[in-house]
Amino acid sequence: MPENKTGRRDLKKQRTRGALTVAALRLVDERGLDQVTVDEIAEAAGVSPRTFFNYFATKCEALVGDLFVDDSAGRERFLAVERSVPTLDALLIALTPTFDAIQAERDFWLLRLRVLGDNPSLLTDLLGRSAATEQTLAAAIAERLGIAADSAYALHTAAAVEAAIRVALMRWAAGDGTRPLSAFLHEAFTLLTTGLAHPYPCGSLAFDLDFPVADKEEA
Amino acid sequence: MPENKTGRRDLKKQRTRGALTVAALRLVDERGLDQVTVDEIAEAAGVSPRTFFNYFATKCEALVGDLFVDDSAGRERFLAVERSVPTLDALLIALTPTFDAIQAERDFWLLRLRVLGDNPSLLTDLLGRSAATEQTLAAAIAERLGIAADSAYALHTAAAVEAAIRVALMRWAAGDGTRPLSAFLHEAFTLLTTGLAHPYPCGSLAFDLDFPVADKEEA
DNA sequence: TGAAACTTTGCAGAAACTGCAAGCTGCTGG
DNA sequence: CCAGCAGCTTGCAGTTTCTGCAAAGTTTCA
Repeated sequence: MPENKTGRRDLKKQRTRGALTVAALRLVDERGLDQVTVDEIAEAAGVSPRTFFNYFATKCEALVGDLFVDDSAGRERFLAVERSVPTLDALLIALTPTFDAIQAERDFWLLRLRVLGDNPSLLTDLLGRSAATEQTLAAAIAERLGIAADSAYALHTAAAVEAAIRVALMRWAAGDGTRPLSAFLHEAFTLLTTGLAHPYPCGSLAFDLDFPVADKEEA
Repeated sequence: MPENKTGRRDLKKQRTRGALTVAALRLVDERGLDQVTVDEIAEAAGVSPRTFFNYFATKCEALVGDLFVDDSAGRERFLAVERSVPTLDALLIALTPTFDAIQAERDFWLLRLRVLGDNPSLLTDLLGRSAATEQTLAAAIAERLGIAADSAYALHTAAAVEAAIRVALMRWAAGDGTRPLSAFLHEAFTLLTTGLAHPYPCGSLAFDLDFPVADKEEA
């Protein structure tokens, strides 16, 4: 993403990477994860098998992709949100453009998420990548609050947010597409904000009732 | 764990599995993940390489282990807790014996968690296994509340709890060992219960002050 | 145009993993 | 007690993943 190099060389690289990802997703979607070899993916993308490994360390990496790893723009936005805004609200605000981008490429992401859902062993990789994101996230949260990166609050918030986003994405992908991703995300963040202690399974009430938000935030 | 088969045959299997796990952990702890081959692990455990794969599908599986997967006893305890107790409290109560067992085998778990910490690529597998647990957990939560297993509350709570436990474990392992696992877990659950909206960055109140491990309770 | 920098590719090889068939060992019924 | 069954272990052959290296091709820039 941070690549603005518009030279012919880098453009070609981006194309190749994209071709590999799409080829991998399509083949695995059709046949299942272990009915597809790297050789076939490479052939479908029009490069040599060896080249595949110049782009991705493993077969799974091409399927799972970067997700949010290295969303440095998101990090900047997060740190730019006014300090008085609570952490979770700030995160939701900062990540909205990222999620909008996902919503915009809905078909691609639904394919990707369907493949992930159909091949549980890929969840392994998805979550593994999340672990990397989690570190970054914890560091950002800590930096914004001026607390230690390994403090309980930073670590737990990062992990919880990561998990919440993942669940929201999967629910979005499992739905019929009429409900936008942002709705799932808002629901997820609301649950985290108000605490998971009280389920309101009947969808009724209370989420916003008492919570003393302190600031009619927006930004 | 649920194996009560005390026959000589099953005993031998448990020994073999344990020997493979310990051998794998020790070797990887010494040399690093990719400086250890399955052949070496098998040899250290005194079995043939082929046998290794009768117990574990992958090298990583031997290292990461079951964690909480198939903690069916925990599930029973959880469902047995009186309905009036909030979900998170019930979970904490139900899982306490599980965590006590971990605390009791502290050295083994610290080795395992250290290995996980030292080899980030293993986090991938750890989290992947968590995904399986998460399904089970969501189902149990839903069952207890009489709501759908794919409801937002069940899915998000399961994911958040899973993440919280993982972070608590890692923090416990990173510590100097004076603070018990239960303290980290109580802290984690408190964060989830009260909502992550309000950080107490200055360490001011509530959390660390007393937190005298109120784990007098029994399940 | 020509050299530097980078990318692609083939090749050789280590290691991970699987299916199969044979051998060994604990278990069970007569 | 001991056949015979069942389940575990093992060797072997084979596929696939993934890596290092060096040659060959392509883009960039002076």
